[in-house]
Amino acid sequence: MGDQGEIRVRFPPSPTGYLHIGGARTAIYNWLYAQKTGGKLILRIEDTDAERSTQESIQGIVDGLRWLGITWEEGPYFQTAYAEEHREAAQRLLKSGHAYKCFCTQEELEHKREEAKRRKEDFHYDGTCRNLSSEEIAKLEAEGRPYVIRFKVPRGPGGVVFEDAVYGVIEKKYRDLEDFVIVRSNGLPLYILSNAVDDIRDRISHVIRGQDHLANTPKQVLIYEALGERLPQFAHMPLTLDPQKRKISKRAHGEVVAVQYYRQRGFLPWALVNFLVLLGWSTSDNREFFSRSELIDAFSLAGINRANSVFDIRKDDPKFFTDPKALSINAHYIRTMPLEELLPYVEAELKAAGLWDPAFAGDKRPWFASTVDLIRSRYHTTNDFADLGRAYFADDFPIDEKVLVKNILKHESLKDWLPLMAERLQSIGEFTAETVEQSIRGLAEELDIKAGILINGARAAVTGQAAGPGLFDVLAAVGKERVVQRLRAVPELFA
RNA sequence: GGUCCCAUCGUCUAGUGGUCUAGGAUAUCGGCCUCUCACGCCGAAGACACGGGUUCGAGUCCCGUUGGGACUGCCA
Repeated sequence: MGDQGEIRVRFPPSPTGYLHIGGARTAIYNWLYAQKTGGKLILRIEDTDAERSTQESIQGIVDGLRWLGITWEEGPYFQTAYAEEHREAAQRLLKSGHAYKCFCTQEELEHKREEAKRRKEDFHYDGTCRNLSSEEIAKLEAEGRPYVIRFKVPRGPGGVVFEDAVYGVIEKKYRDLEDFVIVRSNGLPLYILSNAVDDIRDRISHVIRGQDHLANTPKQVLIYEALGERLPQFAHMPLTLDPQKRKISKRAHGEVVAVQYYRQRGFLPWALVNFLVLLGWSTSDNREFFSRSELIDAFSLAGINRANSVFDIRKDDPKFFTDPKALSINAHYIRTMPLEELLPYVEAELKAAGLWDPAFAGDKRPWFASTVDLIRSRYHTTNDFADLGRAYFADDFPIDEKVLVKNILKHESLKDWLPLMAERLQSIGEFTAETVEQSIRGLAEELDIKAGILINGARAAVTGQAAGPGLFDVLAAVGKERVVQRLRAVPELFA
């Protein structure tokens, strides 16, 4: 498509807030396509909305992309740097007769719009200024009347036709298109123009973007044609909706749609990418998990779906703070990824929670690794390591009230048995899951009680929780000293 | 309102006229495993929006209806 057949795609966010799920997904598709084809991804910041664009937002978007592992070959470029080029393109369109100056005021247009609405007709600019003579134009300009520049849409039968890689042939009749504004009365070009001009300058070969741009694409096709440029390949991707089928947005949904939120809540970046890519794209073998290279290998525009998909966020669901599938994919990676790769994430979590001991990266490294490995299969986010896993890394951990009652207080004798267990364990030479099990089962037999009572009581006392890995492994992981200490303190729980 | 797009289990999806009494994943429920929870394994329940065509045959093609979405701005 490009002049040299070079594949060039772009991700052009407008920096008016954080990077959200939808934007990230668009970036991912573009990135994958570039990776897949050996092409280049260009990051272009569309900051022409001076009112809303912020430096902070630009940084947030860049950080978000980096965190996700999305790399780009060029940019960030800034749209505002090319304003002159956009104006120049408009002048060319004016000279070539593809555009004209329109002196209608906003008030006049508003009035006509209202009137059309009242008559239940749809309003299209009526072309009042379309055929002004050069004398009339000169006169109005001499009067200092402000004007916008409108694109002169061909009249008569026929229409714009282009082929979208996802949606197929799209046709829009000329009569359904009005002479749209391309330059404001203050001289600033509009998105519809700037965006096309930038894509031309950046030699974009494939425009992969949200389906929300599909309806405006015919206008851009017209601009390309009027400028004498070759069309890029368009590929519109389905939108991501909320459970009420509303387009997700920063304003309406807040943090659950922010990439940053997933980072904070303990998502692995690749798990998020894996989840997001599946929203609107799939392989014919319906695979769910992809390594980076597998994904790049499997990705294709042909696999993009046409129907919008729902991001199943659940407001106020105590069990799932976001789409259950996203969580399950994250959990899958947490329990199956190479342990070495998971460790840095856990380290970051522990540091953030103030639980990190430098020795975990030194002397205690083997212990740290095996402990993480022991508990990871039941965690869904990396936050869980510092939260649910606190008892393994700290001595101050909460004991769940219900668990305390059910597994300890209910059996009054545990007030004596658990300290007794502490003494038995204290005397063990080599403190391993096997020796610990032997000791505890032996104790249960001596006391003539079910081992489960001792086991569940010990788990509650040592971890504060009713659920967890096999107790003997837990005790071995927590270590003799701390286990003995926690078991000895059990009587205090009865106070 | 107009234009465009879309329509398979709750959700993500496979499915390109016959092998679909519709497959997978997730979520839900049950079972196995077991000291608990998770993992894992086994099983259950759960969908082709509706109506017409075309065809020997339709989830798959066509039309309509319904429903949903996007666009429709001197925002991007």
